[in-house]
Amino acid sequence: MSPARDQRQKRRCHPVSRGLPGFLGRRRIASHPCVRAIHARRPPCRLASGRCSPWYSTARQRESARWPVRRPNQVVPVWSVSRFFVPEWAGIRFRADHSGPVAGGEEQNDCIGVAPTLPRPGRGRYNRMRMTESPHVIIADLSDHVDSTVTLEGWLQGKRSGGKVIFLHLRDGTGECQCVVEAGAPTVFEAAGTLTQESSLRISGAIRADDRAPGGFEMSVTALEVVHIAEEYPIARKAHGVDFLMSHRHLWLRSRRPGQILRIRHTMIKACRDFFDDRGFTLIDTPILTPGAGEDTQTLFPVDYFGEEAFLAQTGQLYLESACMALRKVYCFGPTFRAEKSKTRRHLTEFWMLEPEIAFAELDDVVDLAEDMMCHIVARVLERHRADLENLGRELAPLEKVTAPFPRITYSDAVDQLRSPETLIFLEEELVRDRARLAQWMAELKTLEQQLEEARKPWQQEKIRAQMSDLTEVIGDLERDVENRPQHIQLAQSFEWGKDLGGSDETIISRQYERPVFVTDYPREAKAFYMKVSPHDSRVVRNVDLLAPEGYGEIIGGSQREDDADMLEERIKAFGLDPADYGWYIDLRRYGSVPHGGFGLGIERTLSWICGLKHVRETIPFPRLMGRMYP
RNA sequence: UCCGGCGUAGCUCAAUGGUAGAGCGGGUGGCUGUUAACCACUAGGUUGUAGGUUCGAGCCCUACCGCCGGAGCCA
Repeated sequence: MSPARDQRQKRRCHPVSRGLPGFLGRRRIASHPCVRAIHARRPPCRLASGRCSPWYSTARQRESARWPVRRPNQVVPVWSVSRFFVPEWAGIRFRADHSGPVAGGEEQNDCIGVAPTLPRPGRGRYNRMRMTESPHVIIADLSDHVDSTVTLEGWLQGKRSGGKVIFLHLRDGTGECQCVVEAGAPTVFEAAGTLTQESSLRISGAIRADDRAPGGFEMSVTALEVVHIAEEYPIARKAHGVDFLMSHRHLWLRSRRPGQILRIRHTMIKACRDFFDDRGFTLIDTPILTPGAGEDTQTLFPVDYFGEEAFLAQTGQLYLESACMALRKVYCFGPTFRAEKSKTRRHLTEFWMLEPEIAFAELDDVVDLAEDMMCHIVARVLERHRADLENLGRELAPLEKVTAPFPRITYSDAVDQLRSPETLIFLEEELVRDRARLAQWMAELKTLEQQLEEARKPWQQEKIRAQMSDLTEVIGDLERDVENRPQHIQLAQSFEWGKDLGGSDETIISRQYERPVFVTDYPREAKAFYMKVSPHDSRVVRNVDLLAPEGYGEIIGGSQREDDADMLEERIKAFGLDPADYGWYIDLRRYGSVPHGGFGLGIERTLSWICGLKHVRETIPFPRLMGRMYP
């Protein structure tokens, strides 16, 4: 490309930033309905009725608009606006006779080339947002742009080439799109050939529906701008070990699976917050740095606080109780820190917890709240992420059963159940079923072995080996499980009232129900000092745990709190703590004490269950585990 | 803290105590419809570290380091 032509293009692309009259009219640009509609392209807008282009939806939402902005490639009647008031990156071109703008790029190919270096960082928004003449769209909205020419921005996920054709697999954070470059356009073809995995680019061309393309749409590329050529990318398009991937978590996030999980995480958290916001709760941010309260400091992370010892918060609950006496219904949502030396698939040292707390409430109210909330978030995730869940290999049927009412049993019921002959029969039958399943999987493994022998191509063998190693792992898990089962059954049958429920006991109980199950009224010794001693049975406290189905264990822990000052003080002493450390907390029971309670929901464990994951570390962008702080 | 498993090429994994290999990824060349494309060629190694046994150790023994899983504890 000649320097002179390059200059001409710059001029065409940046009319505003170069100080032309449009720049002076910036405010007018911003308020112009036409431009507001254009701005609306980020973030993408979707109407509840389905996918729609931001261009289109904005116009529809403003029915009385005097400035209807329709789809690209349509002539838009705009009269009293000067050509300089609309930035050209918006994709709106003006007719030479100033009769009005023409949306969309009719002359697509005259402004695009291969940028030899990174784009110069610009000062204004018009400089930063470039600048090709076709409208910039996101892949998620492609179905609205079939047969029109658009520009996509993204990263190269993969590349395949025939001699005279290159397939670029583009990812833009909203979806994936195959882009076809043909040798007919030599500059673009050559540039496409240099692209490495994860190189960033802007790419323009016509969108076509094509059954051969993954996702159903593909782009016939007419222009390509290389933003950055990536160095050799460590995460190849093949199976990797989890440890390797975790060490490259900062890059792994770009892959499909982490992306899906993190989007579900977002939906779930938003659903939680919407749930409480819609019910009149106030968000209270509780402190993360907390004084050493004489509590068991073994599971707390110490911090040097100007020479004094402080700790990272394990819960916001005590502070939340204070706020709940002020605002009645409150919740907090934030990170909590536990220095437990647990290296299991259910543990993180830093995880996120959602804790509501309500005044004038007894245990039943807390349980009702938890039940409503769980139904709400599971329904929301199912509504928005069916495809994602299926891609993750999650069976949907168990999630669809998550509807109120959940079974509610007391700890004593649970103990009886664990020891009952019915449970023994149930467990033994289950053991038989699992053994059968094991045999079935072994047979599958045999089949795969045969396929491996028959497979000629090395990569097919590789694929089959990967499947086999997956299956071997699953079989190993089940084998261990089946092996331990008799011991678990033994443990359950000889369970003594008074102990806390162990992991295997929880699993046994939750397996007997299709829905999450509430277990209430645990022995007081097994639970925290702040839980209210039951008025009906002084051996137990008014607490509740929610056990997720399918063996995922406890995802909610909550209680009605002790509201009597003397009783609370007594309990603090009984736990070997110093009431002086809890002065302000006991105060809450001195000034208008009311029955109140709440619970804590572990975001990662819940998400792990909803997504059907084996390990919680996949549910958080950058997991903190015992022995892992990087990246 | 305790118990078990694993450390081999950038990645995933092979290799009876006897010449360290394959696939993917990288590089070069070929191919106009690929779906983790394919075909050919090519570069790539102090087998986690330190000792020991042996004519000979990736393989056996000891210690250490790292990772994974489980128990306890927890959401």
